[in-house]
Amino acid sequence: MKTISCMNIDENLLYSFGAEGRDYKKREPVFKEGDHALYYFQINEGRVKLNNYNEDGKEFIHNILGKKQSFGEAMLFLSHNYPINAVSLEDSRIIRLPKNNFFEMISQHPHLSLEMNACLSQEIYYKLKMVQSLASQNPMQRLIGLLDYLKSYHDEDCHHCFHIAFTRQQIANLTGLRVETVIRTLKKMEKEGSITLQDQKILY
DNA sequence: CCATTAATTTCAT
DNA sequence: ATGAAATTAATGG
Repeated sequence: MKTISCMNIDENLLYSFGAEGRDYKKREPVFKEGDHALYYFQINEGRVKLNNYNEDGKEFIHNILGKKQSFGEAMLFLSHNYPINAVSLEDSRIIRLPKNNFFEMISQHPHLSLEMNACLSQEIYYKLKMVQSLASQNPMQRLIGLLDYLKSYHDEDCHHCFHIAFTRQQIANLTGLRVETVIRTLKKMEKEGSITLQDQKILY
């Protein structure tokens, strides 16, 4: 199945509607939980994580986005504040378009509205899949759920050649597992042949 | 090199 | 089986 990458709007179009490129340093927040949604954000360069912290201070990562992907756009359509944080994982360049300009843009370019529907639907679909796998007590089931989710972003489907470009700690925080459990389970999965481990790399 | 960050192992529960 | 702490490996300057 081909995954619609959210959202990748043409940069020049964004700029023509008043968007600005902004540089974020590693670990710099783009927005925080509770902030008002004021912009449409699209990554030009770098990576951004969406996260929360539970009552023990343990991090849960909802997603990690890369080049040409947007985030937080759902909150533009609601009057809610962000329920999550967005933090730059490396030095990144992010294009941001003020909310009003964003709506002006999609009203003048209705096809963007359709694309937005498709992309938000895609997100809901995979959120449901993730919730299913996260509901499992079995660590391997959780990891498989995440790996399938990540691989779905990948166009070509190749056997054991999709590189999971996350650290084990990040994988742990995406699945609610401890890093040791991730390491142990990945090794078990390699023995069973469902993944390949090369150096530190995970190939699925 | 040294400092930082990530991966793995050890050890107790 | 799991997680905190210690150890080892890699990465970056």
